[in-house]
Amino acid sequence: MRRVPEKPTIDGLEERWSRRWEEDGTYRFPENVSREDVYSIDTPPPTVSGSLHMGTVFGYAQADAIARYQRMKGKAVFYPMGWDDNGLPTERRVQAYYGVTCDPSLPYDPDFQPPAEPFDPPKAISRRNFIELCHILTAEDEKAFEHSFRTLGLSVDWNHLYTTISESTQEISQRAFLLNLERGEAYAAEAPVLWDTDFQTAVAQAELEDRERPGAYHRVAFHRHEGDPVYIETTRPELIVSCVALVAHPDDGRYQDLFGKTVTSPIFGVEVQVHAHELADPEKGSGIAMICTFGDTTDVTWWRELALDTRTVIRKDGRFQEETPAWITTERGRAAYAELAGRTVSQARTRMVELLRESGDLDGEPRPITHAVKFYEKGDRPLEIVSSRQWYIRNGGRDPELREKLLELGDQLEWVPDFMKVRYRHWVEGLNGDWLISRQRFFGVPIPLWYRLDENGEPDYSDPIKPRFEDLPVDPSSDAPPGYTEDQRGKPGGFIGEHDVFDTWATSSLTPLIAGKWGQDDALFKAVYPMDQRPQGHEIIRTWLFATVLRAYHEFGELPWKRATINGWILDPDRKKMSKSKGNVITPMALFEKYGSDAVRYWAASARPGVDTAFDEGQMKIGRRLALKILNASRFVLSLSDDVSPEAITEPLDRSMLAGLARTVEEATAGMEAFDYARALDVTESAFWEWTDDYLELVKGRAYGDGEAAASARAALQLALSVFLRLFAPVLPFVTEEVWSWWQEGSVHRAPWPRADELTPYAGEPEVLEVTAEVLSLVRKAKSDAKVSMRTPARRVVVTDVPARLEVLRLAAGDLAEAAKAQHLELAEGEFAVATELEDVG
RNA sequence: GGGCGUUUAGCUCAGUUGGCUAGAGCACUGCCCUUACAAGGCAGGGGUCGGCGGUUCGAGUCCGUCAACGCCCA
Repeated sequence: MRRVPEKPTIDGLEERWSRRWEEDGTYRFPENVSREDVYSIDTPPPTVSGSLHMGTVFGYAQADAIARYQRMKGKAVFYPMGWDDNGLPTERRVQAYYGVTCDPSLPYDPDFQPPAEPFDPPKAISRRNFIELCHILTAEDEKAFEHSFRTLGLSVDWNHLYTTISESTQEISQRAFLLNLERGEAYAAEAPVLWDTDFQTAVAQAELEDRERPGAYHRVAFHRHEGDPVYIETTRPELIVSCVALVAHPDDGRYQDLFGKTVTSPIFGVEVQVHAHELADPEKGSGIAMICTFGDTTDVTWWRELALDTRTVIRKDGRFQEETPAWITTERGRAAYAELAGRTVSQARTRMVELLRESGDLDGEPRPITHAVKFYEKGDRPLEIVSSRQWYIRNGGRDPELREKLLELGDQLEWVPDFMKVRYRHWVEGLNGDWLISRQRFFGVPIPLWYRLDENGEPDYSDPIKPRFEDLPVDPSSDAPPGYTEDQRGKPGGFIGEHDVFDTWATSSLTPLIAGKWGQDDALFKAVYPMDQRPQGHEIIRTWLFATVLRAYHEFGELPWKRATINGWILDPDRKKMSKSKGNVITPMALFEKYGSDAVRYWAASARPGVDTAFDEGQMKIGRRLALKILNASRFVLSLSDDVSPEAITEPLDRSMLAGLARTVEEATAGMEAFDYARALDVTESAFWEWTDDYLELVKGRAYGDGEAAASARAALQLALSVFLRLFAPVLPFVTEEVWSWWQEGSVHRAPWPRADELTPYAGEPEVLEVTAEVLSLVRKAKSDAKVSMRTPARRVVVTDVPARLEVLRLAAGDLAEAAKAQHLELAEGEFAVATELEDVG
């Protein structure tokens, strides 16, 4: 039964259809399907802290178009959604939102209530209270995110929603780690690590960011036992106290006599040896450098390779330790250190420069420079390097064989677009250490280990106690290990729990396993893993993509997916990366309301895969107009009559139109098969626009009439509409579903993707429509030039052309005359021209 | 410093393996309230395809080189 609204609108479709899809289970992943009938997608779990970003909408809309295409191709699409809620972003948001800080030394307060207004100044609360706040706030954020994604029209199966802090995720994360540990892929080591003194946590290589910062070279004298001082140049004079050696290039003629000798540091008078090492750059400064523990990553290399002492004074909070280090033996040195104790790095630097100036050890004035300084990507202060015990997963950074294997896997992966592959390769080739996965944070998956305490209460880190797999997930800070009871915690002969948590990436690197319920639902896992597609942004190839490949390789020895589809960035209109700090960020929900979700999706799907794209509301306006056009054209077609069989399609013009449409279907399909939703949309859109401008205008008069000719037009219009709606469905799910519901059973999103052979039995010669439309266009031009209405009758239209084209034109002469409002249409041989004689005006 | 990408109309972008007089939409101009659509339709003006050099009968497309912009990595 046909049900065409009188005044159709695209407003409110999101609300209505997202509810219907949920009720009808339109996107539900079926049970008991076999792997070959499945198309599985490893959806990126967005960080749920604050509001949804336009960049997120962009990537997800593109991935959704592919998911919908695969579904229409008959696949059972496994399209889960996840929320990445554990980790630092949530902690930061909770701190700001409630005005709290976490102090693990405080006891749990069962009566603590989340404040209505943030505490000012911030209130310190226990770890457990803090984690509770994290759960409360993420639950709220997740509700808002789900609503946004539903409004966007993502065809995910919300029954397969996961979060990265849930029990079942923790179970998988801990189990995977314990298996890594058993196989020797995970290990703990005491080593220098990059450390953020504000967040007080270790940071991995993938989270580093170089930032240009002003600094200054200070030329500082170290003293020989006899002879002139030797000058080093340093940007970090405050670290002279941590100096363990000097180093110059082995070929540097200036320092040959110094190698192997010792010099004393200024102010502190500590003796340090001069070494030769090829990493010392003769061009840089004076060519001889001081090695400190630790000023930068090169110091770490020297320290390791030259087997130097460790003389660390900077605490994990970024301040100089209070106690005077034992290696300073002179009275003057000890007095000087007292001036630095307790100070921050930058305060100590200032004081140290004053001391050097007073003692005459500073040669000349500091020379200002700009240099790259390492920061944690989320941090505000330069990273320090501290020595600490951390957990690592082997990632090929120090194992050429593993690295080679991972490079191979990168080559096996199908990359869309292809050039993204090199980013993976370069990252893997550039790895210089194993993956640091432990974080000294609170809201994360706990590392599931305990350590025995000896009779003196000293922990034995060499042989951690592991939980039983059936007990997972565990929290070692509140659960006792197997064979122990809680009252033995912290007691000699008892145990302590590991207090670190996993970095977020250590858990989210398992998303294909988490979504597929690895070890929790074998039938599901078998049906979906390895997955077909990983859609994601290119900025996280080095983190998420690489880490997922790594974990899958460790666990199964193969790739976690067939292909990765990489989407581009959203850029500001001025082509800068869109950022929240600019303050001009428009929220997706506001755009959904203003233009409609289909229009926002249209904008996203207009951008080619992997290409950075300017944020452009103009594109959304066009999308909105397209959606409206679909609605109106559909109303016209469907208000003509009830269903007419395609067998009624006899008129050459109608058959010609279908021939062109068959070609459109082929091109759109080719685009989709290449994961190029943008090309598919482009060919569909231009074909649709021509269809309405030319074909609809040409057959309108005939279709309103009666008889076989009218039936042919109506049948052709309906068939074409059905095809267009299905071609548009992946990008414009709401308007296509709305129109589909006027005359079809079921959802357009479960309808079969159109095939050219639906049309070819009724298709004729493409030239008929092409030539006729060309002539019609020229008649319109004549009327436009004469500044008269298109409805103005033409007394005579004379088309001259070659015989073959006249032959073709004759087949649609009636439609042409009617659309042109031509009283006489004459066809004559000659050079192509269209002469239009209009009625006399007045 | 290395890598990747981008550079086509005022703006946002197409242009598939080299083959038309280089396209679309927005914006702009003119016309039209035509019973699918005025938050519309029709028509029109507008480009030495970043610069230079090369291959070729022929280059927006291939090669070299330079430049600008963006991102990633040192």
